[in-house]
Amino acid sequence: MLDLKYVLANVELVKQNCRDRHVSPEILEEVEHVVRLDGEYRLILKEVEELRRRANEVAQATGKEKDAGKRAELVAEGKALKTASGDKEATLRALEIELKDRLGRIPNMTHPDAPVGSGDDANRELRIVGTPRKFDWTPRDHLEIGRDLDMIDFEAGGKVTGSGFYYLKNDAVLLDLALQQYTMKKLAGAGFTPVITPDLARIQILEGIGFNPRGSETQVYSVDQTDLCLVGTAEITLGGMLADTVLEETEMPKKYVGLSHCFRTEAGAAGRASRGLYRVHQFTKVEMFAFCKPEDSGAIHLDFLRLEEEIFQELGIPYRVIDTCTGDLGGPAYRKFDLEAWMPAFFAGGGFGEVTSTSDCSDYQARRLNIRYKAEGQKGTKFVHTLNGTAVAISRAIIAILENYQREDGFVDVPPVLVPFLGKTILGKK
RNA sequence: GGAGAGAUGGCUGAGUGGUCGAAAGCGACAGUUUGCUAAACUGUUGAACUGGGAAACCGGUUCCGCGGGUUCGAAUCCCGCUCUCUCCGCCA
Repeated sequence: MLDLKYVLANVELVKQNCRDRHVSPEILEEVEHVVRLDGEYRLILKEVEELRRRANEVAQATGKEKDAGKRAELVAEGKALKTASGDKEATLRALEIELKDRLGRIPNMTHPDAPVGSGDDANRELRIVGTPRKFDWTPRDHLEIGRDLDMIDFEAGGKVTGSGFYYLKNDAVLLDLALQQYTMKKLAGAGFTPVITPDLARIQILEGIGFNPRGSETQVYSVDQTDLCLVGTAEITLGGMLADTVLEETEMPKKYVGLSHCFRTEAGAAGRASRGLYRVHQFTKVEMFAFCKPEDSGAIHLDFLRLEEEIFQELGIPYRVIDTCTGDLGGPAYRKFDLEAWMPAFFAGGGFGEVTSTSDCSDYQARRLNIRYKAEGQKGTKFVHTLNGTAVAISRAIIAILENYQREDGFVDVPPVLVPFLGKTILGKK
C-alpha cells in the first residue's frame, strides 16, 4: 500500500507509474477514486468530530450537574447528538473501507533505474555468468533423467493429488535435502536467522504482503471454512512474522532465511513451460527476507542478488541476471532482479529459465502489515523497508542440476558443493 | 474437543458507570549533586489522525485484546470472537 498522503500530493506521478507498470485501466482509475474518496472522507470526518466533541462535552457536564432539571436538559441534548451522528458515522466507516481497498490496489512506485516496458523484450539482461557446457550427446531433460533414475514420479503425483504434483524418490530426496541444508548453512553463516515457517497464513497477512487471495485468477489455495491460505512463498510468513511490531533502529537490519513449502494454483499459466518440475503446484523453497531502514534497502537488495549469484556459482550452474521491467514487477516490488539458470534440455536447444528472484518492496508491505521502527533520538515511528529473495527454489534447482550435471552413462554428477550434504558423488548409482 | 482463569501504557500492575489517556512501581530521558560511575533528589516520559502557528507550542478526534450492543456518558455492564495460561480428553 502506498502512503495516502504521497498519492494525494503526486497524483500525476502515481498515474504515470501505473501506466509504466501496465496495470489494468481499472487500477489506473483507482487513483482518481482515491482522491475523490479522500475529499469526501475529510469533509464528513470534520462533521463527525465536531458532533463527537460536543457529545463528549455534554456527557462530562451531565456527570457534574447536580440540578435535576438542568441534568435532564443535558441528557436530552446528548440523545439528540447521538441521533444526529449515527448516519454520518456509518458513512464515514464505509468511506474509509472503500478508500483503503482502492488504495491497496495501486502498485508500488518504481526504482528510477528499472527498465520501462512490458514483456521479455523490455527486461534488461545485466550479465551472463558461466559457460553452458557442451555435450557430446543430445542432453536429456530432467523428466527423462528423473524417470530413468527413478527419482521423480509424476504419475503417482497425478493420481494421488492431481496434475502438477509429483513424488521425489531415492536420490532426488537426498538432493532436495542437501540443497536445503547447503543453503540454510550458507545463509545462517551470512548473518541470517534461520526459520522454518508455517505453510499456511491468514488472508490478512497475504493481503499485507500484496497477494490477492480472493480474486478469480488468484495463485493461492484457500482452505475452506477458514480464513487460511496455503502460502505461495515463505515471503508471506516471514514478512507477517513481524506484523504490528515496532523495531528498534539498532536491531536492524533483521535478516531471516526461511524454509517453507510453497503452493501455487498456477491459474492461467497452462501451456508453455509447464512440463516436468518447472511449473508445479507444490515445491520447497529457501527464502531470504529482510526488514531494514529505508536508506539501507538498496544496498541490501544488491546483497541479496549477490548471495543468489554466489549460490548458483557454487552450484556450478550458468545463469544470467535480469533487471525486471516495470510491466513485470507485480504490485509490491519497487525493483526486482531475476536469476535465470541455464537449462540445456528443458528448453529446446538450451535456454534460461527463472530460478530466483529478489525484490525491494520499499515500505509498500510494511505499511499494510504495520511494521515500523523507532529512530534513535527522534519522535514517532517510521515504516521499515522489506526485501525478499529466493535463495533456492528446490524444484527448479533440481532441473538445473540434473540437466547440467548429467553424464553420458545416464547418471548425474553431484555438484561438489553438495557432496558433503548428500554423502555421495553420483546420483542414481546404487 | 470439555472446564476454568486471564488480556490495561516500554514492563509490572491498580482501576466495577461520569472528574480516567488511565494510580503506583520499574525502566527510559533530562536536570541537581559528583573527580568519574553509582546512589539520592527533582522533573519529563504512549500512539495514530487532525485544526491553528514560522517555530516553541496550543486545540480536537480516536485508541485499555478484536468486533458489536446498552447508556446522555463504558477500561468498567451485556453479546460474539481471537489469543494466552491451567486442568481433562485426544494425538505425531
